[in-house]
Amino acid sequence: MNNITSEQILELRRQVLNKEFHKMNDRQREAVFSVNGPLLILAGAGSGKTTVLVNRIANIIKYGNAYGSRTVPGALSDEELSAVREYIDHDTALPQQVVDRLSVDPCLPWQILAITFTNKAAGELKNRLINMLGEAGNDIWASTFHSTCARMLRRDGEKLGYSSHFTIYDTDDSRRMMKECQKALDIDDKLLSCKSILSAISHAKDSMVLPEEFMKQAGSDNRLCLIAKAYKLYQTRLREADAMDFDDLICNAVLLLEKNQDVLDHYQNKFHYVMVDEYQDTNHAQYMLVKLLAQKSGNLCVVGDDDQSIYKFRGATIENILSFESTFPNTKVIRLEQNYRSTKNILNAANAVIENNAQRKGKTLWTNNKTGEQISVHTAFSEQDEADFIAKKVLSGVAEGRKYSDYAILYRMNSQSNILEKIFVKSGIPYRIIGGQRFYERKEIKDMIAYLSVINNPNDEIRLRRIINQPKRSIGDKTVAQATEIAAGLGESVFEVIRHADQYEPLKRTAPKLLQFAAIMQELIDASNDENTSLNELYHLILDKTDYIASLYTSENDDPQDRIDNINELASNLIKYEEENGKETSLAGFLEEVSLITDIDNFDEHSDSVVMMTIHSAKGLEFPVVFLPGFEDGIFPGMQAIYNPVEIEEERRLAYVAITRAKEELYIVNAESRMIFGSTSRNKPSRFIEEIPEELVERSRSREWKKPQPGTSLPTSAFEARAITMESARSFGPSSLIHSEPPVAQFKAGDCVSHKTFGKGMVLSASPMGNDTLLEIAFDKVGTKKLMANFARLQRA
DNA sequence: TGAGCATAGTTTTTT
DNA sequence: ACTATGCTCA
Repeated sequence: MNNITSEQILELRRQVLNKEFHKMNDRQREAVFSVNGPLLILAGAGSGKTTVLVNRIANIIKYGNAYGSRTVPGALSDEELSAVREYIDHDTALPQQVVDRLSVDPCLPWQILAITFTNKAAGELKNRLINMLGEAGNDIWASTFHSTCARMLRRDGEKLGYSSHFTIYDTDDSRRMMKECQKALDIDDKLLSCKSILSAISHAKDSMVLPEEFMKQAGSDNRLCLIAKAYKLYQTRLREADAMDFDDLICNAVLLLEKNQDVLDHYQNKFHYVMVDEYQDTNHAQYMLVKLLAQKSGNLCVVGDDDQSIYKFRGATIENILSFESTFPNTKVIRLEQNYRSTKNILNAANAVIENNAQRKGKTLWTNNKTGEQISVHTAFSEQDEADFIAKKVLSGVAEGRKYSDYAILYRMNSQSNILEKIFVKSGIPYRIIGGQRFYERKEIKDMIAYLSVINNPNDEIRLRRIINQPKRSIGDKTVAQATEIAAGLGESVFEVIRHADQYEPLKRTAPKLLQFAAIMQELIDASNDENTSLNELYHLILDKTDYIASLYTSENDDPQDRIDNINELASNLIKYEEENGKETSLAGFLEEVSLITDIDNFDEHSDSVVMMTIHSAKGLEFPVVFLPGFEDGIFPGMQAIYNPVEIEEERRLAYVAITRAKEELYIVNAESRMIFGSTSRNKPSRFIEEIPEELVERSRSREWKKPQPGTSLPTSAFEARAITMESARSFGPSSLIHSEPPVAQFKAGDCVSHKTFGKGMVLSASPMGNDTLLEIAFDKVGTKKLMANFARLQRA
């Protein structure tokens, strides 16, 4: 034995920990070592918050709260001591046994809960944890709010009256359900739309207001009373259908914990540490959930950036993060202000813009990165010209060695993608659009999911209705309404009624059709219960029995091939799911995964194409070059925000998010006039542009207004491939990647050419543009023209 | 029951 | 401009 003091051992331990996490900056390391008690990490854009989260979890699992602890580890043997010194001085591996020695109150992987908002973020977290901790990383609960809650509710939902295989309704299902309720309550959709009712309900659920409470709060307000009634009926119907909507997942999970001490105990004892990412986006219900789970251990760490709160319209309350310190006494606050992503210019611009907001914690990002280019503010004369400008910048950038995937175009609203898409197709620039029409929102996909859902849960009335006449089976609304009524009268499920349709007088006429449908469904249900039928086989059985694909040919006048492709795509998703989950597969499991999935999850960053998406979807992503089109008052900030200071702040945060996505170059573009909602309007440049200090900006504008001329603009005629290309870019998965062939440079500067109408001339410059080459040619007779090589039919001269 | 026409409303949407 | 929705009529 050696004779080092316990003080020295504590010091050694600190050195080991500093060494282990040496890659991080001081602030980050402080966050990693602040293990116990409430912790608020204010993490600016690009400040490495995921890294901090991952390392903090790793630290907790390996060393517990060793860094700050005064607990003296037992004496170290000489051997262990030298291992420690070797590690500190020479970076040799530290044996597990020594790690264990140095740790204080470490915890097991499954005692840690890390909650994110997106599947993508959860997946990334999980991946990085597994990279760092090996298989142990797998046991950490790292998942989204919704799937965490779903998991809890599958386990104990019975206590609230749900079965373990309840269905999760998406917005479309909810809407159908609400329409039903409106009908039953005789609420005219024109006076009170299902949309507004649902949004009121959603807000109620976000703030944990149950139907009874809502009714009370409504008082004598007529409108609110109607909504309260609809809310109540809607919940009853959901319960009957054994279904929950997205908000219910959170809300019910909270109720479950509040009402069942044993369940609460279970989770409070299980989770020693709770961490929440993107805390600025949480709503009240989510706050409740987190609070309940972390109450006992007190070890709650939230990470967020109040400046990036852009989901108020969905119920996120920025107050959660602003008041965290007062809600959780003795909170430690750590600011991560060093940015590793952007150039100084970009960061300074972002800082300058966000400074105009009053409601914020206050934080100034800085960076050691280089100053970089000035920010380009370009004024185009139309939205056409704006798209042209962007396409040209991309092409010239690619000609100089950038990849297409270095570029992102972020806009305020999805409709802005249309012109960009057209121009990009014309110029042969490969691109992908994220968002807009989503894969799982396509009609045919929703139909197939509905079939699977009904097989999984025949009580799922909304989805049963969706497919009962899809493909057409001559079962109309009237019949369905009858059956529903009978079912309600008998207290049975609609499916039961349909199955015995011949026994009910009102259904006599359509009974054969109903029975036939029920028989098909029964057959499919039997097949799904059969161990030997794989999900993929079941899926094909559905297509087979329902003749769904054939029905596409007859019922649709547009090309059904797209839809068939989508159906096949879903089949491959099923197969993928089966492969990934081995023997753990179940129909319910697949449906759960599907119901919680979104498009952004499928954003494949390895494909070489320009990516376009809304600023909202871009949160959390980064790109070397970012274009921000439509920076105009009325678009960004939007019309409705202009006279509302609170809304303006939200829009400004959105602008902040947009600017901070850029790593190296940032182009802000506005157009003097643009077509919007069918009419042309002239918008002032966005006020956010004026908020960027002039010295950071380099302004440019397109030449004076002229009708775009062939030769100066990109070719206007459509290529054959256009429709196909546009469609496949919109679709889904890696199969939709477009690779354009490298441009063939037929002509180079200095070549002498002759043109049919312009006569002889000399090529001044040749710049590749997608599939084509833009040539600048000095003609002897007509002066200098710009022409596309493929277009101009030039002859060598 | 389904086709065809008129009408309204179009911000964002991690789940 | 565009499209999703609802309503009417055959």
